[in-house]
Amino acid sequence: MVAKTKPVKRTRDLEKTRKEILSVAFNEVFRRSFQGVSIDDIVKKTQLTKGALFHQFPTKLDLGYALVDEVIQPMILERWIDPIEAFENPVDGILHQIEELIGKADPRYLRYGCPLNNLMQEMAPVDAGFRDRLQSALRLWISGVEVQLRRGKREGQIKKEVHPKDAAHFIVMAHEGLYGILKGLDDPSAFKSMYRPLKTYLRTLEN
Amino acid sequence: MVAKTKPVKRTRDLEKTRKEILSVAFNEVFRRSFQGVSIDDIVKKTQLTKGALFHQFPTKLDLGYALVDEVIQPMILERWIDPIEAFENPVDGILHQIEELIGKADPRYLRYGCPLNNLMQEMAPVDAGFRDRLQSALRLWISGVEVQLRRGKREGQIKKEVHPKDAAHFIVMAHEGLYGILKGLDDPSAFKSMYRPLKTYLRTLEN
DNA sequence: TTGACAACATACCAATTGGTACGTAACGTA
DNA sequence: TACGTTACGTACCAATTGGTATGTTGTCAA
Repeated sequence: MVAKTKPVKRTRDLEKTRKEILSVAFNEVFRRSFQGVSIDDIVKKTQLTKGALFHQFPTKLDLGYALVDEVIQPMILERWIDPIEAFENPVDGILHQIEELIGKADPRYLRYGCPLNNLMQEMAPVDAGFRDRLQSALRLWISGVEVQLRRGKREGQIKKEVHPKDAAHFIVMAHEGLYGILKGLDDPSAFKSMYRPLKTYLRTLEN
Repeated sequence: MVAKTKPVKRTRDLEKTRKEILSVAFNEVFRRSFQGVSIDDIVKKTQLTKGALFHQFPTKLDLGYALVDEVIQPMILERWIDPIEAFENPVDGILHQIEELIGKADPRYLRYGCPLNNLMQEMAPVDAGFRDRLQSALRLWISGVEVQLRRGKREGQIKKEVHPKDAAHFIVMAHEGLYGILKGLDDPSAFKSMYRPLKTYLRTLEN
């Protein structure tokens, strides 16, 4: 017998329950992919029931969309864009964040890859709603990096010849590539192998 | 009424049938992911029935494993490793293949990403059998590039200071990153944005 | 205090899932 | 040409899927 601790929910807070569902759904989808997770799986890991979930999200797809808009997109800003502003030299910021968030990350966590990349590779060709939302999240990331590089140019940290748009695309590409290879490889030394050439490249952008 | 052209199969050729199933399964999985495709979906697109499929592949997972071993792995060799040998300078070969197979590829095809990367991002954390096979396919790719870079060093095309293992990791990472971003972005100019910096980096490896 | 509405819980459902049991017939061998 | 093997076809199945219809009860305005 499994301990059934379901009817404990007494308080009724729409936003709080929404966040609880999104939190559980994010973790499950992060670990087992969107199509690999069922609504029942998510409900089981919650203190709620199916009724609560479908009250907030009319369909499973709507839940997936909310995952992109309300969890993943803010996470990109918080982890990869905003922290860079604190660095005088954006390249320093980018390298620092990669070291902190990927290099020093728990391998058990890294095995699940990048939340954005996971959903993008799985759902972009399958569903247009996902495609649009994942696309704008990705564009947000790229343009955020581009803005930081422009600032670096303006303030003299980055070379005049650098093409911010190209470099931003390449940098985000490297992030997703890093996550992807580390996910598939299960090799602790792989990060350094990829980080060294990436660092070399990024340093060529500096004055 | 849908035209039912099922009982046309008269010849009995185990290997031929296997290849037909693998071919259909590869295309379906490539377009809609492994978990997004059902056995019935695959059977429908075949001239065969469920009995034939389960005669060859005891489970759906076995079919997926065969996809990695018998379709994707040979494809990596054929597209990304073997062609490079024809070039005196491996960097020329790598750039040429990227231009041909990604730069000049039909956007409608690119939207489905990289077959290896797709399965890796989706199935590596979910199933150990997938993880092992995808890992060896990825290692094959990386070590194949590494071998070519070593040859380039030996024959004087590549700088002495280049670390072949690091560079090989970085190059394959860039491939998967390229595929991944192009899949999510749906922007024709994105390839050039990423290709230019990648080319710049690769040229720094040359003498 | 009360009533009404919204935030949940419960009990269901048709369709789809991977898989199986068993039948049939094409093929090599004797 | 008879025969056994096995490559396939057919008909089914229990479990799971996303989703719904209908309760029940917390919460807040009046």
